[in-house]
Amino acid sequence: MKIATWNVNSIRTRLPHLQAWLTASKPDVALLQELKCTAEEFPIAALQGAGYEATVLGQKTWNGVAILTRQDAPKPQLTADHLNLPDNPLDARYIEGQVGDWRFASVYVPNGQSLDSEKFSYKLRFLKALEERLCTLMASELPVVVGGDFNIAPAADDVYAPSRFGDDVLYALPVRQAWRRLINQGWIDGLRLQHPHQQLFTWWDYRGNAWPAGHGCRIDHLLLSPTAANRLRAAGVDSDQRALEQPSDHAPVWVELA
DNA sequence: ATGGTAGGCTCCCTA
Repeated sequence: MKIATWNVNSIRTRLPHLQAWLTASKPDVALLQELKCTAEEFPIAALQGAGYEATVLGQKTWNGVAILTRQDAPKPQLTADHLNLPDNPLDARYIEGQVGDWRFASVYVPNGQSLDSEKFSYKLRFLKALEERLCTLMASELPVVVGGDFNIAPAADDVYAPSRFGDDVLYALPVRQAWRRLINQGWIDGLRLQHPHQQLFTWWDYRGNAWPAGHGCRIDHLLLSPTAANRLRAAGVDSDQRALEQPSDHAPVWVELA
């Protein structure tokens, strides 16, 4: 079973790449972020043509998350479409569904903009609400995969120049501490477990020639519950997606589970 | 230290 996560940065703009990637990569489950469209605008027919069904949480202009599953598999039963955040429940940033014994979630954590901004405190509040939801999922003892754009580079190996990232919203101490609180619940970082020493990036800024310069960060993750992690056989990043014309600034990340 | 590009949408915001 292959599970992937990909921040597509507009599913309508990225549709040709997404279709080709689904056909070539054949994930059983694809967790998508930054759809930037409503559920009505979601290009469902094109994805059905590629052999997939979609469970969509859309929003005009911003955010938007989805769970793609193969047409020959049952569609997920929706188990959550938001986190318990009293102040900003309208952002389409979290969707979760059950397929058989398995639970899958697609999450798009706020970027945070800058450390002194209101958006950064929102990011920390969102991560707190995510921590609470993941605690419930961990206690369920189900096999769970939580994938998404966490907007967190967990460690120095996960940014191209750690000395420049001390007060970056992707790497600042409170953000790495929030990551640590998730991991300490017992979640396994699938890509890092499979590649303990290799520097692997999943996002390269559109600005500043970041892709050709190799200036990336690892901010997209697949968190595995213990029973899911026991089945981990392979993991990787489809970084060739970032080299295409009109790419997303993120590359797909995947795990293969026995 | 600053600004760079992309996407969606509207004279600008988010990333």
